[in-house]
Amino acid sequence: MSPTQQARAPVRKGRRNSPAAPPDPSPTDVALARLAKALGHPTRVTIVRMLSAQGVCNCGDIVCQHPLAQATVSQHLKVLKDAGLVQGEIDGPRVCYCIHPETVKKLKALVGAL
Amino acid sequence: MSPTQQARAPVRKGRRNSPAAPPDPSPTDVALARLAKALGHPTRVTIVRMLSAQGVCNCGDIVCQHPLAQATVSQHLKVLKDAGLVQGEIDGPRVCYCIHPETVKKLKALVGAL
DNA sequence: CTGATTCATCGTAGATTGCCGATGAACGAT
DNA sequence: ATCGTTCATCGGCAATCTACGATGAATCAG
Repeated sequence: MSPTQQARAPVRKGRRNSPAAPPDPSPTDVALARLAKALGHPTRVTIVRMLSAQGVCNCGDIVCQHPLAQATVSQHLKVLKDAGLVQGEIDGPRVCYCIHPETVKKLKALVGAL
Repeated sequence: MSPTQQARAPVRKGRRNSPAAPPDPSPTDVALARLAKALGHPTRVTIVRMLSAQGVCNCGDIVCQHPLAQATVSQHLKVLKDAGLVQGEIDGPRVCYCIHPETVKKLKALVGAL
């Protein structure tokens, strides 16, 4: 297409005046990216799968299943929790983690729609 | 302190002698993490969805749809290509990108199995 | 109350990511 | 052969991620 009008957008970067504005990642895309990013580490995938299989685990159980320090596992759990993929419930001195089914369902729907 | 016996695993970090060894992210988990990581950015999700909807796009088309520099879009495409989610075919002076259906299928299966 | 256990958070070092402009390589057209 | 177009790659900078030890908060047992 020869751009007979609008002289020549120099690099079309600032997307200032394009007649058809670039969509800018839709909320749906942002949501999927967010969930995918949370799953974007092998340890976190393993944790999710483990919770999916066993239903409920406390943090110590999860640490035992990984060659990582407790602080590191706790960080990964925080990432998964912030993304809404897992939820933690305080149970005495420990914390019981389990899958957040709705979010996982949403993830499956978003990926399925690709 | 006699280090002859293991007295008490200090932090259970090195996972040295646990009777049931920690699984260490399975290949399946690594594969899913890899794909998820590639999708872990809104721009890349948008690109995948765009290719999914339009079938084939060249790089310029994709750049026009985003408020990003050409170099940046090219980088994102490289990430998606390295993950196997898209494939590019040279067509004269341009490159036609399209979805790699098998990999997307695999992704759906892996996510569905969560 | 004291001490032990469990987990989250802080601070930090090193690697990776995201973005850009600039440059290079490949191709079609003149 | 030379030019313009299209895309990939390089170099660099700021921000984020991953991992760790150390420390703090909460709870239970004695």
